[in-house]
Amino acid sequence: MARKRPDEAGVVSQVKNPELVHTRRRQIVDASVHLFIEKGFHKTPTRRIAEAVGFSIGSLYEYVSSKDDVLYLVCDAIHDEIETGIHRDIAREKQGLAGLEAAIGVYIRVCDTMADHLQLIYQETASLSKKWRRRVLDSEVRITNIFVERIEQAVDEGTLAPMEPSSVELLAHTIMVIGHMWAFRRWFLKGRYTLEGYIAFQTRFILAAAREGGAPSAGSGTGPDPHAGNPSSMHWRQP
Amino acid sequence: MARKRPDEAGVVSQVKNPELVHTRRRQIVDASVHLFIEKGFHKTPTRRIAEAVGFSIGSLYEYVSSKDDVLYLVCDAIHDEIETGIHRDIAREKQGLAGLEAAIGVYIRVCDTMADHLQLIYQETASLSKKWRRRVLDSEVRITNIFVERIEQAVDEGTLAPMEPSSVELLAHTIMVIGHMWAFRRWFLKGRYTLEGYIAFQTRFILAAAREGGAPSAGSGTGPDPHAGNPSSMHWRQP
DNA sequence: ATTATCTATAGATCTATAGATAATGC
DNA sequence: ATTATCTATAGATCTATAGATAATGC
Repeated sequence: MARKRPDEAGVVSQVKNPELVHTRRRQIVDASVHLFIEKGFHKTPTRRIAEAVGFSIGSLYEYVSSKDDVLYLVCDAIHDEIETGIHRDIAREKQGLAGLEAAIGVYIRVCDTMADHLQLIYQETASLSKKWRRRVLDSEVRITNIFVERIEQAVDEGTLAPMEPSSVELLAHTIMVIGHMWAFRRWFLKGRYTLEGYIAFQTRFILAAAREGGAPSAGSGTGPDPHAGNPSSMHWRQP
Repeated sequence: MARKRPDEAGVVSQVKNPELVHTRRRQIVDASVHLFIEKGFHKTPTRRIAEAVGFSIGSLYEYVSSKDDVLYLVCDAIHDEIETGIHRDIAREKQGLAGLEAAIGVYIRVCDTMADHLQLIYQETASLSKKWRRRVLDSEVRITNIFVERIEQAVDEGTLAPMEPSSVELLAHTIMVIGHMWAFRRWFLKGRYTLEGYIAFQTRFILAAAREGGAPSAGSGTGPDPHAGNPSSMHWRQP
């Protein structure tokens, strides 16, 4: 089920040798990741990418057919690295609620290691073409499902009260975002909290919520939005 | 304390009449917000901004001194709108824990209304020059402090157990992010959850956590990071 | 012969400004 | 005279490709 390497399927190359294509693309990704983190995708010329890799602009376009392809390869490699990182450290952990707790800690530590990369994904996913964006978001869901499974396991085991499937999913997504938060809100958190302090706080936070999670279904709202005091008076309207 | 209008201080104009400057800048912001949401900052030419406003590129540069200024004005106006929206709807709400609960609901509804704008801020804050980015993040903290105050109020009133100041701050930031999540994770949430369902779930989530929030200080970690199973083996290192 | 790589450049941008013009008020 | 606005463009990009060259294997 878990992929062995980043998913290059669909990225077109002029070069025949698949091993070479894979090697070169990894070089392209390694160079680009740093350039994109430092300058951003749009402010990184394709020439600089080629230069950083150590070959010509012409060669770059033998391995991808557009700059957009490069961004996709980068995002996909990041997700692959995150997924691999979680699975590696999570493998022999405990079951049930303790397993969920351990998984959250492992995950947030991976987010810490990959903080720059996560921030890049938050910034540049919107720059991807529709096709690639879909794939990147699919990876995101795949990673989220690690937590869906852990939560279900804890419920099955009886260490967590039964929950609506929709609540399980929403809880899993919230865990994902709390991990990302450590990355994209570093500008505030860094210096004020340690990684371990953050993990301790948020783990308690999430588990307290999970324990209480049984009652209201997240899927059904409480009727149509009243939107009583709609605050959009100034310049903007909703589509 | 609350500002009456977006904070243009520091944005240089060649035009003398301050009222005119303010009017034109509002026009620039209104036009740019839509263009940036649709195409992104980097893919929106300054010419298109001028065109959308209805005057020439030359005139645009009488009211700002760079494209970066335009992005700052846009981000600042969005934050101002969010802050105003919260304050407007929150004013006469209840006190203490019920007040916090109500505030969360109001806030997430504002995030729903401003979803496109929040997503824009997440994407483009990194494109800002250091000076403007600092200001935008200051606005973010100012909004977060609305929740800091609400939490402190609930503690003072005794409806919430005492908490470390650092935990109060971290809880407030987490509330902020959970609101933003409704915007930047729409690609998953929309269609699966209603706004009211989301608010109900996350409010319970947050209050459950807050009630349990007393014990561990978020400020002090449990010693230096062991970083036992560091998952960064592949291509990337930490700075 | 085939595959990979490089050089040179087409073609299309884009930001920002200089200098000219129109409008306003003394 | 002063202020606001416009036209025209300098100057500097940037992506992607065509066609030439070098390297490899039959």
